[in-house]
Amino acid sequence: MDAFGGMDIMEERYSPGAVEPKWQEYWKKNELFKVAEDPTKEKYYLLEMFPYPSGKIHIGHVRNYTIGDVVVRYKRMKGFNVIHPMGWDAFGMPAENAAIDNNTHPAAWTYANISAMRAQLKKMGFSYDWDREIATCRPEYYRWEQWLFLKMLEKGMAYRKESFVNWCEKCQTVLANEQVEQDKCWRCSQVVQQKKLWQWFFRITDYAEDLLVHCDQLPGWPDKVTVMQKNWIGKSIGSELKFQIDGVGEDLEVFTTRPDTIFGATFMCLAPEHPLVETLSRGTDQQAAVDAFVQKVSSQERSADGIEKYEKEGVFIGAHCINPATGEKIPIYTANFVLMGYGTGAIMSVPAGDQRDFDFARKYGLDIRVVVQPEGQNLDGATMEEAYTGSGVMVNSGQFDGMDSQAAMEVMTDWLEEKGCGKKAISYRLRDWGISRQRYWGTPIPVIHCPSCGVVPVPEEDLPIRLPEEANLLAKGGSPLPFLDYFSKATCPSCGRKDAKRDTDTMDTFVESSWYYLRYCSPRYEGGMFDPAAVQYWAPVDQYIGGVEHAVLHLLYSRYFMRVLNTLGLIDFKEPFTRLLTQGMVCKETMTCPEHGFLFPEEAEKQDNEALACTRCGSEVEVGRVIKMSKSKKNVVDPNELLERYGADVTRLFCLFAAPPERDLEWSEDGVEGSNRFVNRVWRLAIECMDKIDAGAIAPFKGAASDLESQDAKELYIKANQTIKKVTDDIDKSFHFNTAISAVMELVNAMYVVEIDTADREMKSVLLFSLENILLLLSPIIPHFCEELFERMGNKGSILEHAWPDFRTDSLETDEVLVVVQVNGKLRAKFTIGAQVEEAEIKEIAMADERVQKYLQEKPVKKIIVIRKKQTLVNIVV
RNA sequence: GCCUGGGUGGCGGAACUGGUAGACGCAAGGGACUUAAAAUCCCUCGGUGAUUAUCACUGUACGAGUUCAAUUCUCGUCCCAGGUACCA
Repeated sequence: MDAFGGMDIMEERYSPGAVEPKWQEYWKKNELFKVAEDPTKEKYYLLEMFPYPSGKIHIGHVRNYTIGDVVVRYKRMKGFNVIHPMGWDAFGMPAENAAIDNNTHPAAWTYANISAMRAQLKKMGFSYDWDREIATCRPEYYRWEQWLFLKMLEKGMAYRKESFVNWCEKCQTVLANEQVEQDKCWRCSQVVQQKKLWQWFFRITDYAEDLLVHCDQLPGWPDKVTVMQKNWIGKSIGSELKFQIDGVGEDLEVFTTRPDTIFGATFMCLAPEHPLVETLSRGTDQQAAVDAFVQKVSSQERSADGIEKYEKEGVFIGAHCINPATGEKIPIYTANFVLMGYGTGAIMSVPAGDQRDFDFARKYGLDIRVVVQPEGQNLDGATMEEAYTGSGVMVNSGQFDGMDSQAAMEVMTDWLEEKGCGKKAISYRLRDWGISRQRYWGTPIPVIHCPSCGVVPVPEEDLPIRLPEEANLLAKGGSPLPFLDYFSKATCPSCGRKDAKRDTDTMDTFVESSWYYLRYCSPRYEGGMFDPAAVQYWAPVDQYIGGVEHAVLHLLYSRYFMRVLNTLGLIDFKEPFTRLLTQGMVCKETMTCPEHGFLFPEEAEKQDNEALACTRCGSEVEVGRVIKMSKSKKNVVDPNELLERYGADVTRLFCLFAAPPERDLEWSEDGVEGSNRFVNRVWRLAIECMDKIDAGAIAPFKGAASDLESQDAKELYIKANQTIKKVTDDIDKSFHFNTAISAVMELVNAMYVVEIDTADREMKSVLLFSLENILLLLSPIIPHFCEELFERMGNKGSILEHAWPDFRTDSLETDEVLVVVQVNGKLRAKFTIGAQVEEAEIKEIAMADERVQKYLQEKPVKKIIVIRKKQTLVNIVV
């Protein structure tokens, strides 16, 4: 209320501060988002990737969850029983980093963040069933993950092997790849070493073929994601070949996709971790060189990304093997570009046919022998400049000379098999999933190590193995678990020995996110991971929405987990997510000060000359590239500020309007202002309509366009029907909310042209129809706003319980169509004509057009093409 | 490096299976209303040129090609982003 008469002034603008809490309260009080299994209704499970509780909701979350909320509200109005849960991916490294940096505890930090973020999400008006909320760091959740681990262990789906971790000697701790910066520890700059540890793995490779095959049976997924997954699995068909080691009664096994090039194999390469590297070099004069090389490589990153950073190098290990095709003795090397985890950890090197081998051979002066000659060329190993990897004619290959290399592949594989030194083989790039983390803030692995019995699973009735939440992290980031006697000391469940030791590693946090969506179906269930009846009804997820950065790992692990549960007989499906939408990132320009580096938006002040200056030192601020929003670059927008200034609906509207969901979104302050303007434009339109149209006497028009007498009313009515169709298609088929909103804007613009004061009864009735539908169509996008106006129009209850509008197919088109005329593909004339006019007549009118005539002149007409689709086009070719 | 996307006005984007390039919005400029400002409403708005109410040429990262017709399809090049197995 204010001095100018209160209500009237207030009515001129949408007031989110009053309206939004009112409807959030209404939804809560009437339990509109609470759902239960209902066999009489078709279910719809919509899920957005749950957030890591980093502290505050960021704009990326707002965007992700707004997209989901629109679809949920739309599907509800379409009559589905929609489940829409939310929870927290609450274990993970940032909690440990924050604990060290801010001298707090990971648990305290995490729980505080969860409360803060939950409050923010509630203010956004999202339609979550909060009764289903879960946090993965709660023992009620992770106990079932431990239970599953035991089942997998029992079935041989989980196993232990030695593998490498990044180790910082100074901090005495394991580092994530992200914590290694240029081979050095991010905290202390010590050079990172590779350390071998016994770790747990899940046998995802057992399902490699099944995961691969089903990539083609996910029509609801973007192709780019299934293609990335296929490439990640990386099936290759080739041969496993045995090379006899010279002077030793043992074979060296290699995997190759090019058995046809075996005559060109002039040396061998082993991964530095390959057991034969040490065995074979022992006692030779190469031993010292090999040891030094292996030591050197141990400080190099062994990730695929890392491996590319180093120059390809290697060292002769002092042993030879026999090429079974040529019978020649060839040297064995160990090289840093050979991965132990792929194939057999050893390769036969054919420098003429592989670029890496070629570079290596040139560097160490090894033989390059051409065995596949490209058509019409004559390559020479001594002079060629790069490897030839294509197919061609076989040369230098004994009895196979002159054959086509493609054909030789088959024949030579058989020949090698007959000789007993090879067989056909399939290899996958996919490796087993290492889940052991030498970290504190994660799910404890439920096994006990006994000096007598070895690895002993924790008995089921002892679950959960609780993470001691009161424990403090070590100063340099290490896990305290191995040093907590009360946690790590255990009695062997098998033999009763008192000096057994609990496993003090925790699980990769991707394990939690691989099955959380099943837990949502029965979040408080105590009899297992989930209530089978609930999962039977709700699962699988019908629509999953999240960032494209998860395209491979999270989504592949989830698909794997469903296969595990399926094999264990716990569920009857294999694919967790029927449809997938991968949204783009939210970006913003960065600002840098020469003195202070990256600046927050509020640290740059606009000066008189329009330039920006640093508020601290006055230096000129440089506006940099538009990149993904991140705290470290300080190019962030705080959703809280937006909520305060514009409210939830305007924030939601802008997120949807600025770009289609799958594209990156560039944040613009002015754009938000524009969304605010649109919302108020609709508000004024609605208030004016209600004010000037007697709703008691005039009802919204429901007939066919042809029943309307005035041309203006007819056109507006058709526009309204087209809008309903467009918005429905955009939401339902493509999730292109930006164009849906544009369509509504067009309708609103068309309504603004109408003079309501002088409008007749017919027009008023069409205006009411249009207005009512605008509110229904926008209600999933700006729900509080639409609820309020819908109520003011005299409707009872929530707009959510109203059905989604239908359009009339008989009222989508006017009876005039536009014809565009081209001469040689260039636009020369346009005219409108009755929709029923025959093609021959259209041609005639087009040819007769003055402007067309100008271009035709005396030239002979070769062809006239008439296209009658949405618009009519005539192209005259001369 | 490898895998996957993307590149359209001053800006975000639109153009559905090849058929009017620039819908809708932002910014900018002009006008109306107002004592004034804000708000609101209306108009103009890719570039170049001219005989400027009109018209021509040109234009979707760059270079070729297919086609009556290419932002859309094919090949090559450049730039940007995401993933690359311990960030989630």
